[in-house]
Amino acid sequence: MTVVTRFAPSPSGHLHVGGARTALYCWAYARGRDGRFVLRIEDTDRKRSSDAASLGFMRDLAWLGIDWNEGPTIPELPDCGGGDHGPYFQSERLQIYQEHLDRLLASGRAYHAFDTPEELDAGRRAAREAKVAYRYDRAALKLSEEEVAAKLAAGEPAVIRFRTPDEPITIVDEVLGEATLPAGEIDDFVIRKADGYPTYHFAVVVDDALMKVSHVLRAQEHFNNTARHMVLQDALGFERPTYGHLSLIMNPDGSKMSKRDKDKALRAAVREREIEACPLDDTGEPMVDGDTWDRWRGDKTVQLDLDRLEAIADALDVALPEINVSDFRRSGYLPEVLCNFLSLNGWSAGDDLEKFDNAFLAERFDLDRVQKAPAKFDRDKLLAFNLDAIQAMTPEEFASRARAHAEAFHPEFLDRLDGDQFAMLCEASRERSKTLDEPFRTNRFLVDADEAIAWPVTKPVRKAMFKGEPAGLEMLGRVRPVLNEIEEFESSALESAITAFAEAEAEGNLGRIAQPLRIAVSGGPVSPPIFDTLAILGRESVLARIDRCLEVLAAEMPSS
RNA sequence: GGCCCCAUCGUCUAGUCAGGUCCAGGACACCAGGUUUUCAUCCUGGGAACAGGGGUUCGAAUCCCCUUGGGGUCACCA
Repeated sequence: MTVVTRFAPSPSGHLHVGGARTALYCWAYARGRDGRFVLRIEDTDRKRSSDAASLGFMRDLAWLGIDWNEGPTIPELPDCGGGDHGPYFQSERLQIYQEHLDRLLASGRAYHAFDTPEELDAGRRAAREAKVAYRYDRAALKLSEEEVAAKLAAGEPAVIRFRTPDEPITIVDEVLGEATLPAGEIDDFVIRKADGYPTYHFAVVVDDALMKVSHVLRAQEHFNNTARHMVLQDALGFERPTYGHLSLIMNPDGSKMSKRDKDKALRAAVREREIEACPLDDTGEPMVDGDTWDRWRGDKTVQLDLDRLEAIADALDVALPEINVSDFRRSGYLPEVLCNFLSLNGWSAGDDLEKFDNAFLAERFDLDRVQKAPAKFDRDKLLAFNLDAIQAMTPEEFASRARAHAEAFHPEFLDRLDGDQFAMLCEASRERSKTLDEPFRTNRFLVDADEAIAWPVTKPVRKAMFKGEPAGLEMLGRVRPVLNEIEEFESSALESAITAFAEAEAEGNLGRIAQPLRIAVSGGPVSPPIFDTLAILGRESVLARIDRCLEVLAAEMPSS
């Protein structure tokens, strides 16, 4: 039997790390067994689904190196998708669902129900107060055939519910083992909504059967749903796939990793800094209207639109936690490292093996080594893995990947630096970069205008510039002519000239020259190696910055 | 709250299914030294766990029970 797995995202929002791990496991399981991996878009919620989100999911998967044998096709990914079991958007399969629905209706295994949302809510509230689990009361079953026909004819809104057999259901799961749900635990759930779309439960069962899915690997939140899917499979005469439920990925504090964490982080920062008003955008308008802002600030269940949220965080210089695959990409993580690390959250290869690629994962992945307990996502370890991968790169590979990253996220570096300068930056940054983003994020001074550099007098600046005999600022003035007169303004020439200067003027203590220079050209005490930094900047900028620095800091210099 | 599931260092985990080779191994983090023009690396060393309580057994991290703790679920969302 051919192994067929599928990843079936709902196209709302973005692919997050939990979903990415599920997709990766599904992909690996099929790949390692010469099977097929299917991508199916579950867009039966018309309000929440969007084409943009579907596209985003596909791009994120492709970026991770997860390709699908069957599923939607987009021009930019000609090697993914296609297949004989389409369409792969559920919204295009309505006719198929209806046929199977009719079978259930005809056999009496499903029935129309006309309960209003208000009535159902009242029932749920009552159950909550009575501290029991809510179960649908089958009110609609009391209606006679004529009454049902009349209501339907009158166009009353109706859902279709599945008549769940009143008996215990045993779920067989390759990860968690067997579990039996007592009779009555699963109620008569809705299988077609009033808008005519199938619910998740119905569509997933029909599609998995028709697409010949043999193994369903999905998040543990679906565990109880499996019982629903099993009774549906029985009623429809479908074979059951093998199930495996994956534990969730949690935050370090044990809370569930969620998009809301971004709102949470920003809200916390806003509170801590006692920011009252919403920041303004370029046009001087608040980034969100005052009403929304106030509601968001006061109510932790309110979420801001992601684009706005990120714009505000950017304006306030608040780092938002990475949740989605695209967040990790923007932060400069390598896709192969993300996959590697993600696969380690919930699975292990054994033999103390933890650095491997997707091909190895496909070869070795199996359900018997999948962890049952939830894992907390440790960004520190991910970062360490990313560092290791970057350190293992050739300079050429790093440069080309850094360039691609800059094209996507820091185009100003490509505008301001020529090819040689950019190459120098990469070379100077590689061994101190943990991410592809670091060369740019930490070196903005390279692309700032000379006049834009400022020198806040922090402790390290005070130490390097004002302390010592002679003070760093004086050293800076003395080394300036060396830079002005040097013939070739490039790294090795600068190194010999400045080292010689240090020998002559600072007892060979290079730091006493390098730090003042670093501060003068960058505005702070941190930069790539000083000779590279100077070379990238070029003589003109370096001298201009030194001159302004001498002027500005001389005014701040303590008199004694 | 009902139902279901789970439980090894701070974190991810190896070892659990076939009880002894485990006074529990690796990685990240942490701590202490060292290298270094800043930062980041890098090197050396160190501390750190079988949730608790009962069984079964010659012997239990491994099997059973209880307690505690954690997770999932209880939608016309998926």
